[in-house]
Amino acid sequence: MSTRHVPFHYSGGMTDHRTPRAAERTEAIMRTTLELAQEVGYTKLSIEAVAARAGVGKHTIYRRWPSKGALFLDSLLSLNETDFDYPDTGDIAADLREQIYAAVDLLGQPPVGPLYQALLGEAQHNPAVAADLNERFITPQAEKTVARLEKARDQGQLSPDFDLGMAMDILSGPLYFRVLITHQPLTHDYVDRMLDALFTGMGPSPETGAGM
Amino acid sequence: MSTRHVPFHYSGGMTDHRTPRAAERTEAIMRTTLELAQEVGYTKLSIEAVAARAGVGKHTIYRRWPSKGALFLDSLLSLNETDFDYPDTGDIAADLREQIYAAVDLLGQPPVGPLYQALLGEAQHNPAVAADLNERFITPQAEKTVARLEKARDQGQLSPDFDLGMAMDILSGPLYFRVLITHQPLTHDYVDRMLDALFTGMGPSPETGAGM
DNA sequence: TTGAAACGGCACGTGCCGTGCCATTTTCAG
DNA sequence: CTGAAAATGGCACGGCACGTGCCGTTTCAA
Repeated sequence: MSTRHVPFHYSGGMTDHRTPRAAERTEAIMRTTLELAQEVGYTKLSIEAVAARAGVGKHTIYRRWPSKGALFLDSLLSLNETDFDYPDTGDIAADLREQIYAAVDLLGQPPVGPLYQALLGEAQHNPAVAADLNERFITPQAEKTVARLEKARDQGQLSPDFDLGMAMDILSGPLYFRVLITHQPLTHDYVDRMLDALFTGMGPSPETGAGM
Repeated sequence: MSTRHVPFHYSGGMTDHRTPRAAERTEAIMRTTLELAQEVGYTKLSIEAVAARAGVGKHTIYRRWPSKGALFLDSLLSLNETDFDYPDTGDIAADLREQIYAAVDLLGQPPVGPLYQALLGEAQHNPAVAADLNERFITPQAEKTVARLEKARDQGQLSPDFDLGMAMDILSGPLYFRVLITHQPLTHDYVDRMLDALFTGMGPSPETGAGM
């Protein structure tokens, strides 16, 4: 939308400022943002305080990011240089489990967990943040998931009737529900139970039910 | 926690103030809150503006609610006098579908949808709101869902292996994921696809797979 | 080397917060 | 019915963070 704040958001790449001094500033600001967010919480985080602690003028922040939410999004994503990459041992259930373990271990507990939760909260009030988060994190992750599942389906490890377009929603939904709604911890045991339930399915069991 | 703000929150019941005049005030404040939230959005909603439009002093609001979030929660829940009640036609798949249609039609689109979304965003920053929302809305709904599913399982309409403790997360998760993360509309078609996927399950289909 | 851009520091007006005070109205116990 | 107690509307206050100017300095690119 705006051309004024191109340097970071919408750019995909991190830390690509022209001059090393500018990049230094940018990184210092983001580092301070995460620091302060952990100390006082996202709600009480103020750009004024970030500027003060980072030793920069407020303009220097406002020149780079259009809002506190955008700054926070960039700061948080800058931690995630290495995306989650799917293992492929040939066993889809095991690979999914490992993959989700990794995601849950990073995003579901301190120090990143609470920050990620706050970011998702902010995304509910700020459509630009929501769109950016989707573009830079959620969608790429979804695509990797679907790709891995397609391969498994072709190998007969998944029901050919299973709607892959729903896969990301169904695999991620329960995790996000637990974090954002019921606010309970994301344990490996929970992941196991979720995957068991999803593989079992809700339909009456084949040997018992009405299936012909 | 606090005893100062008993009248509403934590009380379950709505509008039970001692005197009719106080109840009038309370309802006027909540009505105005929803009005303003629809007009300017939850973020820009201010207690100052609510007080002004409702024609009450700010004290009158602060005496009743400890925060903007708590006020908003009460205001929104006051619309939901009639809980969702599960139909029971004997067909669990059909009943679930109807139930979820109703929920989605109310909570997934204007006028309530955006307000509910904002409330969930606020809940990420305000633990008291999150707890209250769970206690007064999410948990009761989950209990109804599980009760209906237990009956269906006993009638052989659900796989006896299906983990009912996961039912709410698995049925609701994808819907919340779609609203809070990918921010796409909740259509009946989406509900249908979700239920199909959940009943199908991810495991290899019985007739094809490795099951004996 | 020189002009432009970015910068830190400071100040300003604005909006809303949460609270105190006051005069009035309403409620309720005696 | 009456008087004390509580709730209320109105107003004002200090506090904080916002977002934006301006100014003198530093950094960068041509």
